[in-house]
Amino acid sequence: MSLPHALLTSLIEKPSSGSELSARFDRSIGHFWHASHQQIYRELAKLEQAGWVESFFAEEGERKKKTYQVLPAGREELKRWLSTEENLQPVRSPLMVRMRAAAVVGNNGLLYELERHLAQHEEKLEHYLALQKRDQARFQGTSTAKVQMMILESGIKLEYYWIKTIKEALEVLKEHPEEIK
Amino acid sequence: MSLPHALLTSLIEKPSSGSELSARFDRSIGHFWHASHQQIYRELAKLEQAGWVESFFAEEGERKKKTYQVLPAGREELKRWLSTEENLQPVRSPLMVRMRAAAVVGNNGLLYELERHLAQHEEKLEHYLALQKRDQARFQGTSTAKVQMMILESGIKLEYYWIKTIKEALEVLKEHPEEIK
DNA sequence: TGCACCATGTAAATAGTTACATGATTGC
DNA sequence: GCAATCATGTAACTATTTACATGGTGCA
Repeated sequence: MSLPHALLTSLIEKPSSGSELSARFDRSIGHFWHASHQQIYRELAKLEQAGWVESFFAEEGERKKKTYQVLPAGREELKRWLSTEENLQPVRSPLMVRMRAAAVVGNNGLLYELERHLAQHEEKLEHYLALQKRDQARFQGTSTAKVQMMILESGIKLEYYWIKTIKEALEVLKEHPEEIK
Repeated sequence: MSLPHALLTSLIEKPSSGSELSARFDRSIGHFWHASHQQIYRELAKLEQAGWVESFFAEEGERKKKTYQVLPAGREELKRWLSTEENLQPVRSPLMVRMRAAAVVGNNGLLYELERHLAQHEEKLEHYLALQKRDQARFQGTSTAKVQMMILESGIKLEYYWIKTIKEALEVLKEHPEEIK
């Protein structure tokens, strides 16, 4: 499970409250490990319990926000975790499962669903490309920045993969019967 | 959730017992939706309860096997499901999370873990390529076979993606400090 | 003053993993 | 006749999703 360590990473980058983390997750590390705000609040409480982070209420002026920051023990835990083994994440691709089903019973409206996913991946790609452009402009030349940009590029290539795959699937499935038997 | 429909698909392809399904899953549809044997047995019981499959005990000679086959209602359910909407599967990539962590605290042994994953993806690729070769030899020319081969090819390309991504990550991370701060 | 939205949660349901159990069969 | 393995599960735990709750703040 990567959530606690994804949160530690994000909090090292910048101490934050639950809601800030939740928002920030959606546009950074959450591209590789999604989490809902409910999960984040629960997990933050656990991290604090474990002594890996501490929290304080941010001063007046803004709404009251419970801000978390990583303690040395949390940083050590993150380092420890980096060298642990974890096998490949089992693949979970509902679209592929649907295509396999379509192979034996016919399309039955799957083309529309594929188009919808294609649009979602295209949107995601646009979003990533915009991030990349922004980051290149700000680029500091540090090793950390280089690694971060490499990760973003991997995300971009994954979207290209999906877009190409879905387009090819559409071509093949358009020739496939709407209904079998 | 795709598991019940993945099972229906697999059972339409060939009526099977739980253990056969479990074994077959590992070398076909399970490439896109993994399930343990425990999950499969539980889900088969639910499918039967729903009236989508029926079971009978296979005749003497072999070990006694509870064989399941899909009923017309199950086939209809599969068709119905194909036209339902389901949004993108949230991404879950522990390796990317680890790389992001490495960006801020240093490699700390991550290189070894990357090499290990690289080897696993290479093995998977070999396996898929062997399947592809076998299927091409048997190719029947049916529309169903075409769709199935297209799906396998998508799986192959995804492995190429990971192999390339991990190799690039290794290059960048080798230049990155082992430990930060 | 009341309505929308923000920040922080709790609760219940579902899905998936890990550990264990039981009887039957096959091979030595 | 005993060990290893197969086939079918059960149970407990963990992770994730979905639905709901509560108090505060800003603003029309």
